[in-house]
Amino acid sequence: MLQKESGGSNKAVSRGYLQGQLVARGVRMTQQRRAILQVMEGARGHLDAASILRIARHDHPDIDRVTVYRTLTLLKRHGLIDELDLLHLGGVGHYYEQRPLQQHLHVACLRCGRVVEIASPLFDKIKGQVERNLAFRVAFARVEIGGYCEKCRPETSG
Amino acid sequence: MLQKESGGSNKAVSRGYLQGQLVARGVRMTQQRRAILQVMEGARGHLDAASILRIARHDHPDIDRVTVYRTLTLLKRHGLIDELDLLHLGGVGHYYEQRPLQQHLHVACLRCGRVVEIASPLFDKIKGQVERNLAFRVAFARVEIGGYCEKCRPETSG
DNA sequence: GGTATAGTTGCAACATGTTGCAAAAGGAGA
DNA sequence: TCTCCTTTTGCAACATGTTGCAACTATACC
Repeated sequence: MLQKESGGSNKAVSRGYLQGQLVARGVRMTQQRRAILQVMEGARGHLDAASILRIARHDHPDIDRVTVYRTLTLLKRHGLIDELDLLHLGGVGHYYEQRPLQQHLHVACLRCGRVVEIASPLFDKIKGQVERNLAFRVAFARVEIGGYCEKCRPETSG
Repeated sequence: MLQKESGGSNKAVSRGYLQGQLVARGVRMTQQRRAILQVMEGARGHLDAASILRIARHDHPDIDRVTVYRTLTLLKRHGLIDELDLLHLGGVGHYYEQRPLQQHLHVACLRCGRVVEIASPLFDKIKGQVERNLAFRVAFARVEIGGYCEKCRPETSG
């Protein structure tokens, strides 16, 4: 279906997945949104709102914090991105990532702060269990695990 | 003044689980902390920081927001409470609950806001899988699921 | 291309959470 | 009970996220 990177080279602006999705759903496209979506598309890893703002301003210097937050809310509402806390390792902020095809869970080291993503069939199993047991329609799920990676494991065994 | 859950009736101050845990670990006990811990002990359901502050002020009117946040951080660090976002249904705030014996996951309805807790053996399975696959020592895990409960399920089937 | 209009933006103000620092209070020992 | 030392508190300032509102702009229609 929709490709993440468009192969076409005849257009100055390659629309990108997120922009395409929003337009297809009748969402109005503005300069500011284009700049923000571009950032989300090009990102690898997890971005916080301040970083998104900073990068988006390369394209559109007058853009405001508020617009970033509102665009992120829009994308969340359409299920196109996921919002993470990453267990608040870095303070109060949140992080955002384009929703992947394969849902994954986030494992964060409490000491070094590294975040690893892994997919697990148990993820879907939990969702299924909730749907059955609670007669609940699951829209999305978030699994975040905190602990210590191999390098950072505390020496104290007790 | 200080009994909230009167276990026995001959003592004015029943220490409560959280306070006992902290004292046992050599943490200094202050008037402010006592007031906050009392609130956490007596709470059913999930409290946000503002509510904790408001209730704690009944006992100790001069207590500050900052002290509430710092005490919550202390309790988190000792693994005595868990911090939840509940998917930010109610805005930016966080929610806190005493860490239960049986870990559970939180299922929140995106329309009516009701939060249901359920325990699942899959919860522990996921933790085990992470420990094995990533050589990771899991300290805690958080599973939050958003969707629609039976009553709030959207009519639109598409 | 021009116009109407509904959705979007930026600003200001607010709400929630964090940090630095001087003053105050808890707890140990005498 | 008094003193000393360390931890904790409250304040102020800052960082992050949300909301109300007037001005602006993307799109539909002509």
